[in-house]
Amino acid sequence: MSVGAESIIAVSGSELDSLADIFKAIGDPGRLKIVHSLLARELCVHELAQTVEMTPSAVSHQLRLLRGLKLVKRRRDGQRIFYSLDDAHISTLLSQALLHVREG
Amino acid sequence: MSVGAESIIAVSGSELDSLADIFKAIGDPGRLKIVHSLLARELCVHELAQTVEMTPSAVSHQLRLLRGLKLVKRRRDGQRIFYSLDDAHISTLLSQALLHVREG
DNA sequence: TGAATATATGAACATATATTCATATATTAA
DNA sequence: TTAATATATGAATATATGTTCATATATTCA
Repeated sequence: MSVGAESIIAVSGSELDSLADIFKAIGDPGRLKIVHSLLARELCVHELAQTVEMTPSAVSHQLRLLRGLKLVKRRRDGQRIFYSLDDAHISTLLSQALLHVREG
Repeated sequence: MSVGAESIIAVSGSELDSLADIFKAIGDPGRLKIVHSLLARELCVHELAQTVEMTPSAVSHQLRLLRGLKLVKRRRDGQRIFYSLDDAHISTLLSQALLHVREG
């Protein structure tokens, strides 16, 4: 699904604030690593902690924030809780930003 | 120009850090308002300050940061300095995030 | 039940950061 | 040159925030 550039012009103040919340969320290196790790497949907290080299506690704190913004969702499987992306647009977001980094 | 979702999987650590810098930049409400204001047309510092309801000094500080990330560029016209977006991908970034906000 | 594992959470702390204020620089006009 | 306008910048401050640590909750297995 694509959006014309003109539609971004008409954005309410509260929508802008919501957008800022999302960008701020993936603007933290740790949280961005978490989100990036979940692009490939769902991961439990323990796996995420190892992958992004953070303590399980720190990961859990950040997952809570990401979940509050509905960027990730979770499902329990026994003792473990698996997290996955809850947003079809995130990979596009990352891809577009990557273009800026690589072309700039 | 579009990018397949798979290409975002292979991203180096330093690229992820650069991505985080970009998202953090537009993750601040004030800076996001600035960027959003520049979607329509170029604006001088004075106009931007009025538009986003910040002091010229605060706007100048944030423009400096945005310019460092090559998200905006500037040109002098007499006493005034006009700022404009220096990134073709930003409107796409904002549009995709807006989809999340509106669909979620 | 009790132990072990996995995850969550509140408080505290250390760091990062956005704004303000004072001041500096640059351009234009008188 | 002098005054006025526009923008930039450094220092200081107040606030926000990511991590750590201790602890709590939940599930599984012996």
